[in-house]
Amino acid sequence: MLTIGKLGEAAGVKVPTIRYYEQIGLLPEAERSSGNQRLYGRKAMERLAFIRHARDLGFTLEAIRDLLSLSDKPDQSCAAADAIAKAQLAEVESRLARLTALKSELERMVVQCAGGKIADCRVIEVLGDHSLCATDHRHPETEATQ
Amino acid sequence: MLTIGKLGEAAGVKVPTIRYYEQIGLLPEAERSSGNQRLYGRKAMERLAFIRHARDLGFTLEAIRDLLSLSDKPDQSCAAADAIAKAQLAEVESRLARLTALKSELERMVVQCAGGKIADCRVIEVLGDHSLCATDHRHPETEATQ
DNA sequence: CCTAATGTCTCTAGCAACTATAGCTTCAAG
DNA sequence: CTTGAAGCTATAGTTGCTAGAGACATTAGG
Ligand SMILES: [Zn+2]
Ligand SMILES: [Zn+2]
Ligand SMILES: [Zn+2]
Ligand SMILES: [Zn+2]
Repeated sequence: MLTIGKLGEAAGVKVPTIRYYEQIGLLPEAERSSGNQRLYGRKAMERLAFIRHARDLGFTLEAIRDLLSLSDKPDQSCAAADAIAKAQLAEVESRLARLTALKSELERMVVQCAGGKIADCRVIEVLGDHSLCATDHRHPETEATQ
Repeated sequence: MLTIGKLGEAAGVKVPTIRYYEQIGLLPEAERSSGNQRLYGRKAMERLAFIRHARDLGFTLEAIRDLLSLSDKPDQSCAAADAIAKAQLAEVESRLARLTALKSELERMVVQCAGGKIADCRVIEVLGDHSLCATDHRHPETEATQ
């Protein structure tokens, strides 16, 4: 059995984060030692590694909650899990598209500035006027999933 | 003079957001009508448009605060403004790199799943085991969400 | 065995950048 | 003149943690 510190070290998750996951019900309540300290076995370790990896892939805790509960039902169809992954892929693709536009606008700004005074700074000028931009990079709002 | 609603409409910013910007000192306290309602002129409009555009380009409110105070000093060198823009570009590039890795991992997961039961689902399997990933997509130390 | 240094416990508050709600007042149209 | 939209303040909630305070537990060294 691992203490919370060892578990965190093993899984690459900080101790307060583990307690937070327990608090929001993403991890089950841990066993306790005689001195009231949390103790974890292999199952908890695997569950935490799953969460960590999914977080690293950008899934929200809400999506991870669903994925975890699906993974507890091995005989069910995986369609729901695949749908969550596909939604996450779509989300990543849309952020990628937006960030690509942002990058090109920022590059333009930076390159075009001749480095004189604020009054002539292209950075300040472009920030004040989107019509100087080459792309439509505006923030898409009202999105379905995240 | 515009009411807060008209200003928000004109600048593409929600009303509570404008009040929030005032509260945190990003916008100056607005003039008030006899009935205590906020009134805005062209200057406030331009300032809000600047903020909105910079937010759309991913700058933090803290960076925008600095950019605004620089833009109020037209005779100063623009080096500081350019540095902020370059830092933002670097930030965007690093996010882009990470998202690109994420995208390819998610694509792999989704493509490899044959669509059977959870027990055989590649999505669930990969989420539980990073060593099945082709890239190192792990979370770098600090990331601002966006 | 005692002590000091960690580690862990609970609880609360804070971060970014808003968004939502409640319970008012004011304004503009009909 | 009435009604409904828009405005006001103040507070709390969102996401995914992170940082502190103050108390208890465990462990390594002398
Ligand atoms: Zn410049
Ligand atoms: Zn623009
Ligand atoms: Zn599957
Ligand atoms: Zn991985």
